[in-house]
Amino acid sequence: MPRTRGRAPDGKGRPDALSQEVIVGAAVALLDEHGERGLTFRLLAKRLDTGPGALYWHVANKDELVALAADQVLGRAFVADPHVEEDAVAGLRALAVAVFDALDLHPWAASHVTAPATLENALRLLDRIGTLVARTGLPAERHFAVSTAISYYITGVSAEIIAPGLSVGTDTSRAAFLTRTAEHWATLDPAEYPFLTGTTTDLRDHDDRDQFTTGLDLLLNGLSATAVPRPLA
Amino acid sequence: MPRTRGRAPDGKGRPDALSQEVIVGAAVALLDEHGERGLTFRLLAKRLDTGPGALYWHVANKDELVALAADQVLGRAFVADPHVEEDAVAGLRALAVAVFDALDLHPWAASHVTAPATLENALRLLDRIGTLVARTGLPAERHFAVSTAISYYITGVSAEIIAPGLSVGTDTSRAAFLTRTAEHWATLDPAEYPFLTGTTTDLRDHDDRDQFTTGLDLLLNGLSATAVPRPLA
DNA sequence: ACCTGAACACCGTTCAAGT
DNA sequence: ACCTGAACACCGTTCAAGT
Repeated sequence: MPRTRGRAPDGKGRPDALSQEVIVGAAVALLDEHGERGLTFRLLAKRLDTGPGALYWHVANKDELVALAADQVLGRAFVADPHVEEDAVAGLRALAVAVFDALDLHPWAASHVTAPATLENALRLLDRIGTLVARTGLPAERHFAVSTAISYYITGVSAEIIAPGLSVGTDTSRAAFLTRTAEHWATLDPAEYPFLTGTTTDLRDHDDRDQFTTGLDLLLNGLSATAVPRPLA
Repeated sequence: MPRTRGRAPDGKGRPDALSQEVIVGAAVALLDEHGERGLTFRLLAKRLDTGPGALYWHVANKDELVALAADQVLGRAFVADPHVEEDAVAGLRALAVAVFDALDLHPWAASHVTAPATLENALRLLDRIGTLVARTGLPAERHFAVSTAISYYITGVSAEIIAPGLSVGTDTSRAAFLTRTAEHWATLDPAEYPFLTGTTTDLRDHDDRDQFTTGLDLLLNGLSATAVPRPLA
C-alpha cells in the first residue's frame, strides 16, 4: 500500500524521477489527447519511461488518478479568476464562469469534480464560494445550504453541458451532435412533444456558455431576491 | 450491425425470447446490485440464459445499454409526478423532485441522463419542462434557454448529489462518506479555508434532498422574479 | 432474423524480484 | 524507498457458424 505524495523533502533524486505531480500531469495530457478510455497505465508508463507497476507507488488506482487530474484542471480556474471583487454576487458569477471555462477546455474532467470536496482545488472552490456567500447579507444559517447549492450548480451543470454523454466518439463534434439532435426532434410527433418540435432551431443555434450563465443568473437572481441587504456597520 | 428494437410486431416467438426491453430490464437489476462496473455482458448473458454475443443484436454496445437503462429509470419519475398542476412553477418543482427521487433510488443512473435529450424519457422530461415554462408568462424568446437551464439543473445537480464520486467502493455509505469528509475539513487550516473549517457540522447534518430543493427554489425564485405575469386573454 | 460461444485484443492491478 | 515487468483475472466486442 504505497502512500507517498511526491518528491522527498530534500528535493534530490534523479531529475526524471517519478512523483505524483509528474504522473498526474502526464495523465492530463493523455486525457486531453485520447479521453478517459484512452488513458491507460501501460501507455502512461511508456510515456514516463517506466513500467505500469511503478505508477501504483504514487497513485492508488485509476479512479484516484483521474480525480487528481480533474482537480489539477479545476485549479486552472483560479488563475483566471480576478478574485478582487466589489460585489459578492458579481464575484460568484465570475468564479463560476472561470470554472466553466477551465473545464470546457478539458471535457473529460467536468464529471470528475466532486461536490463535497476532498481534493485541494475543489476545497478551495467551495471555500471561496462560501466566503462570497457570507458577504451577500444572507442569514448565517443559510450560508452552507446556499453555498453548496451554487457549488452543485457549477460542477453539475458544467459536467452536463460539457460532457458528451453517450458520445458516439470524440470524432463527432458538439455542433454536429446538436444538429443531429435537432433533426431528431423535428421528426417527433408534435402532439406528443409540443415543446421540442417547436424549438429545434433554438437547439441548433444556442451557445453552451450562454446556457450555463442563463441558469447561473437565474440562481443568483433568486439569491438576491431573498437576500437581506447587509446593514451598515 | 444489428438494428432491431424489440419483439416482432406479431408478438409471437418464444416467450423467453430476447428483446431490447428485457435486456435493459435485466441490466437495471444488475446495475442496482453491482453498480456500473458490475454490469458485464457475460454476467448479463448468463442471467438471460444466452451468450454475450446475442446481446449485441439488440444493443449496440455497453454505453448504449447503460444509457437505455438510465432512461428507463428516469421514466419512473413520471409515474410519481401528479402532472395535474395548478401553478406552472409548482409543477416544475414537483417534476424536478420526482426526477431526483427516481434517480436517488438508482445512483448509477444519475450521471447517464443526458440533457440534450435523444432517448424517450429524457425527451419527455424536457418537453414537460418546456410546456410548463411556457405557462409562466415568460417571453417566448426565453422559453428555450430557461427550459434547458432547469433541465440542466435537474439532471446535473442530481448526478452530483447522488453519484458517489471517487467512491471508495459501494460498501461505504453516504453517511460515512460525509462524516469522513467533515473530519477532513476539520483538520484544514482555518486561515486558508475559513469557510469550510467553520461549517463541518452543517456538512455532517445536512440532507441531500433538501440540498437539491434549496438550489431548485433559488432557481425558481429567480424565474418568478423575472417573469412577467401572463396577461388575461 | 436471431442466437451461440470461442477467440481477439485489450484492460487494471498485483507482486516477487530487483536497486 | 522506489522501480521493474511478467503474470493474473478479468473485460468489451467480433464473427464464423449455426437454427
